[in-house]
Amino acid sequence: MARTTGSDGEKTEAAIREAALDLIARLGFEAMAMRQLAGKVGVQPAALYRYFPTKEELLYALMREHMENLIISWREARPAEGSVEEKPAGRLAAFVENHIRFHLARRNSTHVSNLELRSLSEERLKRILDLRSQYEGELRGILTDGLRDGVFRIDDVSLTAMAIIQMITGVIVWFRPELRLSEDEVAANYHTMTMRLVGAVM
Amino acid sequence: MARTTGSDGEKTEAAIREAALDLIARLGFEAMAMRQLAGKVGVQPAALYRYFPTKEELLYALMREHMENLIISWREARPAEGSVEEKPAGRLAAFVENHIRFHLARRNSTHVSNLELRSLSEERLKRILDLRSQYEGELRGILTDGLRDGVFRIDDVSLTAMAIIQMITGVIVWFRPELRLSEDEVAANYHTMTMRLVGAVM
DNA sequence: AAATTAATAAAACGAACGTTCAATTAATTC
DNA sequence: GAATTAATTGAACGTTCGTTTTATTAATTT
Repeated sequence: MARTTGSDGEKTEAAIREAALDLIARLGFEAMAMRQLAGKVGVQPAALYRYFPTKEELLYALMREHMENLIISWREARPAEGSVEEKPAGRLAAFVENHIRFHLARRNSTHVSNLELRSLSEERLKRILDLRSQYEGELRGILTDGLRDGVFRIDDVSLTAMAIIQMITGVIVWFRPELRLSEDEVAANYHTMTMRLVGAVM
Repeated sequence: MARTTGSDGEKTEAAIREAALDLIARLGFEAMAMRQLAGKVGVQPAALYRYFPTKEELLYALMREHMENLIISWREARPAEGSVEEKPAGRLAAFVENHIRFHLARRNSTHVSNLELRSLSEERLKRILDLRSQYEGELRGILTDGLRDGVFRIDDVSLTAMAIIQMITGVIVWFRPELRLSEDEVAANYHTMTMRLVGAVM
């Protein structure tokens, strides 16, 4: 056999990406075999190589997509200039809420992007870290502005930004949809904690 | 050749543990080859199996040691009963400081224990998570007592405990000894942020 | 309907993997 | 100093890995 009836490159690539995210999130990148991935997609191993030249490029593609989507998500969620919410406290609230919701909606993707950086080559790692730094820069900007306006109490902007990112990303480590708290409640809780953490009066 | 001059089981095992922590922290557990580990220790691959029956048991031993040391560390750092520091705010301060210093002193071990849980079998994973939950229970106890005494403002004790743990463990992700902040400054900073996070007046 | 392109299958490559086994030597015990 | 135990080597086992090559068929274009 060769090309199968109804086969479509776009659909196959999307299926590979989704299956890979699930397998890597569950087993880890190194532990996932290309044969296993092919089996889950319903295709022969060789077919994967039409879409991704190597296993590492597949990982890189998944991570880049995740980071780019995160940046886009914040760009769209960010309060409009001149609005009341555009002041530091409002921007921080929007940042935390967007971050929590984005990550809860993409658990697999988040696990992959956070846990598998070691499997990237030096150059590819650098590109992903650049995107990450770009995103974190948005938070640092918010904190800096709040400090300037005197509405936040912060000892060290960079350290605080890292602490907040770690704290709010950590939600995917413990949160399970079937648990007692809803997504809304969790987001509200993290928002409150973040505001207290930066010394903002709510 | 066979037994080598000056060979000593205890020293060899310690060397294996240390080399494994370094390799797993850098490459990941699945990516580390037993041959590679043996090479770093200066021994043939077969010798490793005298000390650890399988690769997974080696990982489990490393993680258990890490968690047990963490619990012991807190037991010894914990303020004495009846002392001024034994009140919730003092215990929380001691908890954060001990946690930060413990993890900064054991970067490799921390990376392994946080990133490689997926490679454990179900039963072994459960045992490690039990130890982890025992440690986190200490923090939940502190938060609960502070809430009862009215010195903390906390919406959800469990969620707050997870958030604090994630935040303070995250220090090893970005902290580099050669950077501008000293270990003391970092510990003090995390202490301040934690106190604000739980609404304590300092 | 012929020609071309896209998508896949089938089979195989060499390399690397975790692990085992038997033999051998150093250190310790009697 | 003989017997026993501890520590390790060297070689090998079968399996699995990422990847490549070639052939084949479906879909599209001309």
